[in-house]
Amino acid sequence: MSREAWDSGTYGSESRGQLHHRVPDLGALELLLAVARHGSLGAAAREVGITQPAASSRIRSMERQLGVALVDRSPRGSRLTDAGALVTDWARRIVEAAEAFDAGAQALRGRRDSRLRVAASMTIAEYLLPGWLIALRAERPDTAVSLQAGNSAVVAERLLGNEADIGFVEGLAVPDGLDGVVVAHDRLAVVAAPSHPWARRRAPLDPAELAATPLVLRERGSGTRQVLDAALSAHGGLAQPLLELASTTAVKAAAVSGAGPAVLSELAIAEELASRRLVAIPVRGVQLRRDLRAVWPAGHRPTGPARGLLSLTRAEPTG
Amino acid sequence: MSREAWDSGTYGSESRGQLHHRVPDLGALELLLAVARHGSLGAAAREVGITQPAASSRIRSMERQLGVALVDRSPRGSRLTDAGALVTDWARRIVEAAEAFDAGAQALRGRRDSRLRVAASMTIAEYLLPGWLIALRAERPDTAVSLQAGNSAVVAERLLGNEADIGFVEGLAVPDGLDGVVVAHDRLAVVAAPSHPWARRRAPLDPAELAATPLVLRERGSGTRQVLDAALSAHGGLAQPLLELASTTAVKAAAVSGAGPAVLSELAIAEELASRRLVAIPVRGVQLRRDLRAVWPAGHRPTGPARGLLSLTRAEPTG
DNA sequence: ATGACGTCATAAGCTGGCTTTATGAGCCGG
DNA sequence: CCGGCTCATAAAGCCAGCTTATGACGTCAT
Repeated sequence: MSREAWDSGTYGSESRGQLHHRVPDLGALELLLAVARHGSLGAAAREVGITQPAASSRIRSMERQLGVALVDRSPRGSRLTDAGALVTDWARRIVEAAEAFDAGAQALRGRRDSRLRVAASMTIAEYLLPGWLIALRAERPDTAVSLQAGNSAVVAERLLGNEADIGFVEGLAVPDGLDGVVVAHDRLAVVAAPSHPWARRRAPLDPAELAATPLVLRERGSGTRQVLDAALSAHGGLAQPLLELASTTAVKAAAVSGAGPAVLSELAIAEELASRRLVAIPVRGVQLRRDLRAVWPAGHRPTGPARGLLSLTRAEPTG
Repeated sequence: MSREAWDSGTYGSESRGQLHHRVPDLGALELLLAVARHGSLGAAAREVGITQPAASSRIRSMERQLGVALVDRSPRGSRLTDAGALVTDWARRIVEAAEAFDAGAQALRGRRDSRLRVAASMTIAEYLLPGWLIALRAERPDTAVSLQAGNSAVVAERLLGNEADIGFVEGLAVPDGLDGVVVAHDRLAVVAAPSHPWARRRAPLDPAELAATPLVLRERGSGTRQVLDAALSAHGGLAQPLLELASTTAVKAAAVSGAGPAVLSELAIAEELASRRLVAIPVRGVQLRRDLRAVWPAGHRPTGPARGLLSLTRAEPTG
């Protein structure tokens, strides 16, 4: 087959939506990663449980779809091309996100009969728990996990009613009747699009200035909004919001598109900061840090799988 | 349909590999996001270009696959359940990774006839460019982009031979014959698994101690290895590596699994830090920061799409 | 009340992609 | 020069998901 047969195409036209028409499916991406690992189509095929011709055809159609040669085939095996190595790394990102999805979904599905029942706040369940569960699975592959997401009160209720083995909450204090240990910190970051004037500042932002500026925020009552309110109450209180949106992602999208500065959990914006779609604005003299704690019924230190999960989240799980 | 009909299953058994058997495909995830946005199966179906029954069936089989109810159907529309909201957020992560994949792949496919030709170093092409291209596409949807990845010399050669319109390099200086501007910083971070003793340190690491410790590293000759070598030469030079691995990802995996401390670009580990699969170890008194620069032929300030891309990466593109 | 419009669900039939099996061709080392 | 590996090609089957057509249910306005 000649490379010239591929349609080069431009990408301006019809580039919106329909992602799955232009991105290979997960099975194909896993296969590609397996090829990268093994240096052989056949071996990769064996790993993912299909036959060699199927793998050959699948890689080939992926190359046709992307318009790029991904592997150099030789009678002695297959190596990634330069472009293939790049594509493989992007593919790995997708697969990792899929692993996190899977870990979360598996936990969510668990029923009462599961062995480890976790109750966690939204932020933790959403951003941190999937990663922890991937690690836990590596360590104790036979642990069945179930997950219940809710606010601190819900978490406490579950734990005290023996409906959960361990909980994770975000907040200023440990709820009554529970013991806990800080496992991470959720710092709220002031962010703006790189084009925003604040992105050019050298000096840290003044709390009063932050308080006086209309921001893109979650609706009143959300966890991050509460923390922000509390932190800025001493500096005149929060100004009227520029936009009030219902989800973290909506806030993120508004900030990225330049609507205005926003305040978001660092956990939610690691990716955007790394790729400079958002810029963090330093703020001085205001405590935007929130403790994330593992919690359990007072006196009942976690044992078994719960302890395993706890030790993954913290080096010294001394409660 | 009764919820009880779903097989609850445990996830310890057969949890390895075969991700695509347990994670819905991209089309289904996009559909779910559309449902979340519109609050209606029919509207979501219209958005993704399928019929309403197809959407209904697809969501239903996704719920069966995950074992969790995702949407509350009512004659007045469909809202996400609590679990559905969580799943949707995890799904969004996958879709975002897929968008980055797509942006990169589209650029890679471009041929000589493309309108904006970018030459970039591996790290930048891999971690930053996809995000920038997503933003660029939002701003100038009809720009066709092509991407060539290579080291600084390759980038310079492309630019000077008028085979690229703009380049991105990482390194200490701007190559001869080029002008450039710093667009970001790539800080090398010392990282270890949370279980590693270093993760418990309060005091920053001493450069000499870092230099004396066997680390998990990329092979000699890689960009990050060079920077590390240079930075530590004043402190006795790098110790014999604990492991020398061929790819960033392999290094990451080794570090996460506790093989030992590693040194990696911050860009590569944002996710692992956020989920605490890795912990960054502060180091004092050593410069592990590397400038990432946009570059162009001396005197020929970028214009048109190249300038558009440049302004996305930096607030003040004054070269 | 009742008809119009919205929602989602069900059923039947088709289509196309991916799979498997079977085979062939190229390269290498004993 | 044969046996081992590699990947490619061809033919046939299966299954998932699509579409079209229809129905049931709830809300709202007349």
